[in-house]
Amino acid sequence: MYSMFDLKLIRETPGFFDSGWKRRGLEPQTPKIIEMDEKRRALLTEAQELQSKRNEASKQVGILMSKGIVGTFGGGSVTASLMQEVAGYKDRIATLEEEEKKTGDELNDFLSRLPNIPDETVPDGASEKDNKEVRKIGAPKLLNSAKEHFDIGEGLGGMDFETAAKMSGSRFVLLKSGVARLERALAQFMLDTHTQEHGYTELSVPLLVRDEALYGTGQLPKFAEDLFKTNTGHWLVPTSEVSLTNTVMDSIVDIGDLPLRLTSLTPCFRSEAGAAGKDTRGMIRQHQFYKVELVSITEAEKSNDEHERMTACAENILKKLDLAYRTITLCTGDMGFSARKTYDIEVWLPGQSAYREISSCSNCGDFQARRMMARYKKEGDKHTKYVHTLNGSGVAVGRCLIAVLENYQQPDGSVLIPDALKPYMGGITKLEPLQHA
RNA sequence: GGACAGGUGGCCGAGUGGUUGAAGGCGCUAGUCUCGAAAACUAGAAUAGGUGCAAACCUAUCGCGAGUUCGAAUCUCGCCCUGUCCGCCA
Repeated sequence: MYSMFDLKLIRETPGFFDSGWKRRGLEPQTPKIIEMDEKRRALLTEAQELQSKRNEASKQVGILMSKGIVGTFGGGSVTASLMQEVAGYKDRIATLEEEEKKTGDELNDFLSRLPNIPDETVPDGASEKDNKEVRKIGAPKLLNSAKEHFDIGEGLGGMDFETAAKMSGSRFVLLKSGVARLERALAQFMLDTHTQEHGYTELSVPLLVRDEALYGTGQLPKFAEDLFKTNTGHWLVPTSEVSLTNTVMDSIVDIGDLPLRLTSLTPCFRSEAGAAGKDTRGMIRQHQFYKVELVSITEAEKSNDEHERMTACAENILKKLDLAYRTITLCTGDMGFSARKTYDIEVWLPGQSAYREISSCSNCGDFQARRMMARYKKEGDKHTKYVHTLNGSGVAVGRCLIAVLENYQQPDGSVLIPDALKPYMGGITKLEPLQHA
């Protein structure tokens, strides 16, 4: 409890935390934290002193009674007076404990809404404009009269927004025949690559999770409005990062099992509250989309290396598909709540003449591990340590489908199948447009 | 959904109102032995928090939360979870 940030460390080096939060645009938080923490500890100490007295007296009662010296109330015996002494502490202890708990809950709630401290290598900045490009791979395709994915998809008779809207409203799509198959092929290709070449273990995971899980990965308590909730109190996962990372919830992982590298293909559900009017056309921003997720659980000292490795695994998917992309480091103002450092991979979309996000790889450090009590113990070490958690898209299937359609579109409206996907397409090498009369 | 049975330390498992943080085993750490290892033996070791320079001491924790009691792992109530059987079902 009260562990989502190291309170001892906050007490000792409040400046470190405040400057970290300042880089995220927050006011100094430690004065309030320290005030609540001090109040709580004072109450705790007082309660513990009384408890100690109570326990001592109770123990004496036990000793006396075991010797057969049973006291009678009001009789003035030693036992009876001890019993009364203990009873006298009761109310006072209860009051103190109640206040201590209340203060602790307040502190806990306050802390649970504060974002992770950015890594020192993360560039400062207020918005995406301040993100820093790390590398640019492949030449962006410049096509004459390049079409956007929804025009291509509809031209192929494989993408139907209208029908999807009838049953589900906006931000849903219905894929058909060759395009549906292409989506499936992409997902299989990604999973196979990560499991067979990158050493990830494939998991098939729950998509409905409880509060605790989302609290652990950081979506709750602050971002409930971005999520869908069922009438049973479950939440639909916005990414299988939630399910994969929470596999180590409340556990002490055997160090020999680290690093854990997990992957899964799942639908992701997002309410997209606050994104009204953004990317309304096409399937860039949907309430439901498939994503292959990568999660790594590592020792504290190894998460930075793992972050680079994971990003390379995600990039490898795009390389194999021969898609141009660039990798950027998100600045402090653009990073997610739980992240210490994030690389975004943006794929080139000829139809939009722009790079668009297709993957986001984050090192969360011990931020999520503290929230979900995920630890490991090193041989010889006295204390357990929090694991480090990382997550990344490897990659977003829906957006990758868009990228393939736009990059492999032909002037006649057909779409070639990338070599890497051919083994998954059952002999189909090209998607042909509908013939209009 | 109905009926039972359970949830104890890193793991397994005993305990069923009183000096119990909790037997025993496995695993772990150190030592003895050994050329070395294994085995055996000896010792140590739960987690979190608080006070303290430290040694150390104190408090809490036996699924979670209330309650009974001078005192709860143990009794009562509620909740959550797991297992088994029945019903339903992809």
